[in-house]
Amino acid sequence: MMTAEPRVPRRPMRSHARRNYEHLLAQARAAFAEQGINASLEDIARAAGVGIGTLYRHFPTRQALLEVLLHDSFNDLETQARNLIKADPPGEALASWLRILAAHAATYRGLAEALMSTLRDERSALYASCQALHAAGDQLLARAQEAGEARADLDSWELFTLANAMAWASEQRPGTADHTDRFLSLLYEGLRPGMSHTISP
Amino acid sequence: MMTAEPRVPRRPMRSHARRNYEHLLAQARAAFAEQGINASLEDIARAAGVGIGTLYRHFPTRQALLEVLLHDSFNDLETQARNLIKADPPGEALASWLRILAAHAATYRGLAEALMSTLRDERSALYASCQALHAAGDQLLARAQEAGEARADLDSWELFTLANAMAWASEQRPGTADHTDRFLSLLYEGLRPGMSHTISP
DNA sequence: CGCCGTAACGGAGGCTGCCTCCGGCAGTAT
DNA sequence: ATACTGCCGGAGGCAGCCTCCGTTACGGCG
Repeated sequence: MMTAEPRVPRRPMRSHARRNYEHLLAQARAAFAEQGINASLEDIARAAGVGIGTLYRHFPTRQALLEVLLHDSFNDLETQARNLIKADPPGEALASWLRILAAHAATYRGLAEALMSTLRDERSALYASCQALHAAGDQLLARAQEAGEARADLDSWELFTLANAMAWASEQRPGTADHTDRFLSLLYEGLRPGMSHTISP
Repeated sequence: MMTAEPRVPRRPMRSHARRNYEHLLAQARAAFAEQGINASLEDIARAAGVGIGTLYRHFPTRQALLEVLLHDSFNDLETQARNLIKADPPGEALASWLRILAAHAATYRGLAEALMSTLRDERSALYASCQALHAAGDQLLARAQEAGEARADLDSWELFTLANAMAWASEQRPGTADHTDRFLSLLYEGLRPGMSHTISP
């Protein structure tokens, strides 16, 4: 969650403020899950029983709100990336990373798009986190390439973009099961037959 | 039932109306090309020197406008699909179709998304055209699969979605060259090395 | 050539959503 | 008590979508 409070909270957020903050987060999470990342902020404020001004004070931009919502996931992702860098074989590690990345981007409808656009604006609230993911992919890719387990051309921007594109693709048929993994394996193995791990009997 | 219309029911559009219609189309094309498919309709009307009401009379929805703008391309696509169905080898024909489809979806920013959402709403102005593309892909895919030149699992919805996803991906880095073909070949050949046409020296 | 029916026009206005700004209230300290 | 200040809420300005309806003027007809 958030950082631990100081031993003697100079100015602990007043309890009421704290409660509003939590309510807002909860309602935002619900709304984003239901309607995607562009859900109305006024609706969220209303659902949290709070004025729109309060929402904007706590979260000056939609991205700031998103950043807090995803904070934990981002931490997880970083941890997993660190572990994968030591994992073998490198090609598998890369594949796992793609899967993890895409699954994350598929958390909310519209998130893949937001993450991509974040990479274009370094002043964005999410920029740092996004950049970190991108960088992690860079290392995993390089290692897989050295091991001859990933195409030698292929750069990390392409990789990141494709992972998000697969998340985007799986948003395109709502109501059914999550297709992200399926799309990823199509991407990873290519569209032609028999070129993959597949063992024909 | 009011006025019994003459033998010729559609009178030609009055000349001024015709001109407004053309102006609107031209400005819409320009705006969509520049700012993507969600450009402000009021701006387009203004640029065409016409009231917003006029725009809405000619094109009751944004999609109707889009449909007219894309009408010619859709015809081209159909023609090309028909030709490809007789082309050999079937795998190449399928690959060409993917390329054509994705290039089309990359015409305007946001178009890929719009085409996908169109497939979900059969009352949409673009539904028929979209469905036709989808169906054409179906045939090409089946033929390639029979020839053993495309994965046997893989359905035409996936194919259509992936083509659009590649167009989406190539929208994500504006200002640079068009990456659609690059992404398509990554998709087609897979991310691992040496499984493709690639000939190592 | 002038009249009139009606196709075509245009923009005001209602709605939704974004975001800012500021007057007011309520804990806290003196 | 009183003053301080963090916190609140929503009014209001802006932009975009779309509808509705009073007005304009085209062009066929007498």
